[in-house]
Amino acid sequence: MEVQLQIKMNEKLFLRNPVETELGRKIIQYGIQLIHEIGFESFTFKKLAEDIGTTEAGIYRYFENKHRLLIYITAWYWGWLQYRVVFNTNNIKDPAVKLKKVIQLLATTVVDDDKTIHINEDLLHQIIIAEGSKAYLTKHVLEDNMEQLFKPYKDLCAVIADIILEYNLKYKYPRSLASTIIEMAHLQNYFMNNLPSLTDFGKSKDELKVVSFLEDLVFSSIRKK
Amino acid sequence: MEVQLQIKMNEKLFLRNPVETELGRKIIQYGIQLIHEIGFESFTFKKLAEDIGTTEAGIYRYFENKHRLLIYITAWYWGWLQYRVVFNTNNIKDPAVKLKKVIQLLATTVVDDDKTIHINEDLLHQIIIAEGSKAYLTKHVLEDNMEQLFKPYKDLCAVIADIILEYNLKYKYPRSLASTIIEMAHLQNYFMNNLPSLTDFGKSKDELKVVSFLEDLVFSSIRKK
DNA sequence: TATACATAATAGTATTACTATCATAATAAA
DNA sequence: TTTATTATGATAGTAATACTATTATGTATA
Repeated sequence: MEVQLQIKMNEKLFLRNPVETELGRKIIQYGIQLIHEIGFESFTFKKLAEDIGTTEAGIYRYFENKHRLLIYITAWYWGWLQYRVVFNTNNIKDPAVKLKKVIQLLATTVVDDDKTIHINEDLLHQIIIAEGSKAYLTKHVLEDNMEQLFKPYKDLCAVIADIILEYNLKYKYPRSLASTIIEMAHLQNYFMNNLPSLTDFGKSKDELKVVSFLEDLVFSSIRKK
Repeated sequence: MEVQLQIKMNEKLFLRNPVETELGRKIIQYGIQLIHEIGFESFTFKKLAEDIGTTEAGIYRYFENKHRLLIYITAWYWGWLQYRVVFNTNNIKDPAVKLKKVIQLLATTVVDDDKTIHINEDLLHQIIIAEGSKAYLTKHVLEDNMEQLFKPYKDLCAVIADIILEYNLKYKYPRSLASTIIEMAHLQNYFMNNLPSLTDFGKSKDELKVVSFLEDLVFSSIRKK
């Protein structure tokens, strides 16, 4: 049996739903590749159009601008991660085991998921690490947030916060700790590879050390005192 | 007695030293204002030139591009913060007290420092919160880092890591914890004000709660077990 | 067969991110 | 005092970016 994974996206993220057409799927697929390759600042719809073999105007029919495309792919990533968190912690009773699973899912390299054809999850993971925060670090966060564009991120954060509370109902900062885990899983990885003296893993460049750091951080904080 | 604070900047950050001329100082002063006002993406040298009453080409004589200006002002901020950390923890023996001071300096609103005339530290602090990470989240981090452009950030991180080790010599992740404190001091503040459900302080919007969260996080992690 | 629809092809605009040149005023060295 | 040097101003120009608009064409659907 073949299972196909579809993540329902907020309709405000696009002008025309990219998963419904060939060109739309190509925009996502090649968009991820190109952003990964040249970085979000250098990325333009014109270059993407050339890669795909279509025109700039063609891409504008799907996305208002490149920032919306970035929010789209980050939102997709958070939705997918939440699916993986829920799937992989299903039937686990011990919240400590769940939390370790969450940290591992967040901080280690992604293997390409066959359930999604046009999305390369490994590249996407690397984009989230290097460009993810640019989705919300803008002057129009508040408006974007009112349109619920960041809901997948917030939902994931809430899922993790719930596991934290399951572990220790009295812990006072479940959401902040959850967002800290998410952000640091990515940022420590980025620092390790690019600004190694900001971490303790610069030499080995081993992402399992990021996992150890985060586990230590989290479990020290939430253990019952 | 009047004390004037000068922070020595890496010469590679600029083409012509902005502190040495009237126009240069205006570029910094009005640059901070304008980036704060319209955000780094919308910020252009042309708009800045109009604000100052000079020309675009005039500003290009000081900075290669707007990204270099961003690195310049963030580097200045980290240098200034390190000065404040060293100054404020001087003569304190207890590393726990020192660490609390560091967290407070990082996470609470800055009062404009009279020792620097052309820099509004409060605006700068807000720029660091919203735009700071864009200084290093680029495709050319490695080159920029080789030119030592991020040295002030790394130095500050090292200073904090040393205090952590002073508290507990056996703690395994002093640098990663230091960079986590720095980043989270800013990011939790940003989330609190813009994406409140990612934090536990959305309702009160009280930065002292960010301080409490960070203190709890740090001291749980580094206490001797 | 009509028509709705996705895409392609083309053109055009304001703005961005620069570079280059020349003139002029102020300042410092000879 | 003359001569350089330096800082700035004024102006022009270019390639690329970030779009919008229009028209034509092929293809699936009613």
